Amino acid sequence: MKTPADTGFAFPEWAYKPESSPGSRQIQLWHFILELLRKEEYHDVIAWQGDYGEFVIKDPDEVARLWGARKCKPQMNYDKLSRALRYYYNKRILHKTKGKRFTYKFNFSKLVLVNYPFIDVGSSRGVPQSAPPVPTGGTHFRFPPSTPSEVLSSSEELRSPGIFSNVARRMARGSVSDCSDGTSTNSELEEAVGADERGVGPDRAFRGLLPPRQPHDSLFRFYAGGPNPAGLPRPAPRVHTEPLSPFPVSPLPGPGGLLAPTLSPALSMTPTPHLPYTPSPSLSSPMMSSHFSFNPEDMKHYLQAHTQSVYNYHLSPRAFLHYPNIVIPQPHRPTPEKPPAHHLHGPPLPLSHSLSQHPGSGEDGLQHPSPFKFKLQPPPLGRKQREAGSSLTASASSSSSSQFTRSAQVTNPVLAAGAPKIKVEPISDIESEEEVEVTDISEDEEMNQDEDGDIFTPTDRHHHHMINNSRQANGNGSSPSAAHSNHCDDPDDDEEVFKTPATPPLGSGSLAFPLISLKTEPGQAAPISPGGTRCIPLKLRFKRRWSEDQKMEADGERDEAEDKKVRADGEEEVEGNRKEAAGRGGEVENGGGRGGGVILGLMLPPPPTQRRASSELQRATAQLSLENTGC
DNA sequence: TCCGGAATTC
DNA sequence: GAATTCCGGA
Repeated sequence: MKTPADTGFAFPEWAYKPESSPGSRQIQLWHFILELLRKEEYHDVIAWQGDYGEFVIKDPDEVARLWGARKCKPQMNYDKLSRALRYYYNKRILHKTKGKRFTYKFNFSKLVLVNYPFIDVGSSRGVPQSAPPVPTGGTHFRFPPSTPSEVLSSSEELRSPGIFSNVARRMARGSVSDCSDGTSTNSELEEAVGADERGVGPDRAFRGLLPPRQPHDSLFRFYAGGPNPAGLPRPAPRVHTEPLSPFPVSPLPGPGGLLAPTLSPALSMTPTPHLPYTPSPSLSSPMMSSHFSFNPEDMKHYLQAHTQSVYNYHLSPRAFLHYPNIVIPQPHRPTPEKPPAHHLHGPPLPLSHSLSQHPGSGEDGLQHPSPFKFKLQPPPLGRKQREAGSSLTASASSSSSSQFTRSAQVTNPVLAAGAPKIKVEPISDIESEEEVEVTDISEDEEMNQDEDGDIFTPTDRHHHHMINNSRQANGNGSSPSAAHSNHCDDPDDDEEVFKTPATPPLGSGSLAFPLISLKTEPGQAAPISPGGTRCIPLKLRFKRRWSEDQKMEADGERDEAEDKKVRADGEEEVEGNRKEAAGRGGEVENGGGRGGGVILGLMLPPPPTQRRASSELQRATAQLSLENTGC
């Protein structure tokens, strides 16, 4: 079974395209549909219905007419419109609710509404009357960064609340204004939307656009574990994760409840190598905090710690390299695959991550033609491709693996030789299989099989699943095309899922592991730093990290104390989780269906330690929330 | 009704 | 790239 987080939120490319934002001249159909769904005046035409994310087109002709009007396609009809909708199947944006005519369902689990930063998913405010019943849990989505690239264009922004909030505001506004100034002719809808949104303000613009997920008003925030270099409380960037995940994400409902972003290890959250190297949580331990040196021992410990943390959290090693001081409240999702972890120093989000790639100076469009680093997993193989036969799959797999190997070689020949069973690949669709009325389960499974068969040894597979936790059986991430998206500076980077070796080698071998984890593409020696410097030498990264730690320590002894406390709690937990994970790693694979054991797992209350840590995080978050109230 | 291939348009 | 258009098939 896969949970959105586990499988990694595949942040579809389309979800980040500002030009596709509602109201924009290039509005996409799904945006349009969401707009309609949001407007009460259209509830007779289209409305939420049934399951979460499911909607029914009550008046196909009218919807088509509206769509045609919006696109200046007077000839538009439902047949054509539905064709467009069908294309979304492969993109995993939508799927058909079988048996219910004119009924479709959004794959919100993967729908990262970057273009709908204002959607307040969890809020009861602005909830469409027709909003379908929603599963418990979920997240309260509130005014997250508009786009990955804008939210945090660099690690600097991560530390600048003012900048961040301004950016967010600006983006929010822009998104909305686009709507009104859209060139779209005669858009009655647009008019309505524009007026509406202008009136309420950006942070409310799309609230209620989507069905509510849960009653509580928790915010997605990252708990900044320490003061920033400037001595300012590190702002908790508002990040959105999977606003509409059908999965209960947190057992801590209620205002003030800290909703941990449902980070997916497998997710695109893994920071790209473009950021400065930063140590994993464990590296912040006393041992490393102030006496780090480049001597072999320290290096070893450093890397070991990092590696360990990676394994503990099932996160991509890269995920911890860049935001050592950000403590990400973990969602309390006692899922078998992915034990909740606390005191994680992980990347805020794919967003920030992506941002980091656009350092103020490094506007190099070369590296990222698109400001958006996150891309949706490749669509499931089409019929054609499937028919193409195993040859295709095989080649794809081999391609993928070979690519990985080359990558490994680049970073660390030793590891490459050691054949770490780490596979870097595009994230798979983590769409909640639970929503699966999806039409392509079988094919997904097929793909998964192919992938595993070709790339992983049984042991690897085990871990693969355990770690990625269900890149869902539906792992379309293994599609051939996906396999090719691993580029050091490629936006697709974020799709990668890290597969870790069966056993975390803590010996000398582990030293290399983190390095390998740094995604590097053949031909590209190293990651790119925020400053646009490619592939900073590990040593340099350590050094930077070191300097940063020093600075931060000086700035915030107090915060650190708090942080440590949380960390301590988290560590206990991690240990427990590890055992737990070890015990269940195998059951992940077949848990794809709704109501699977995994789902049950999701419902389980968090362990006591989790709650402790959570309360800590909650306090911290609450404080941060207050500080950022003005944003 | 729904699906999805293919060609075409923007 | 994202539809739009057309169309045969289920």
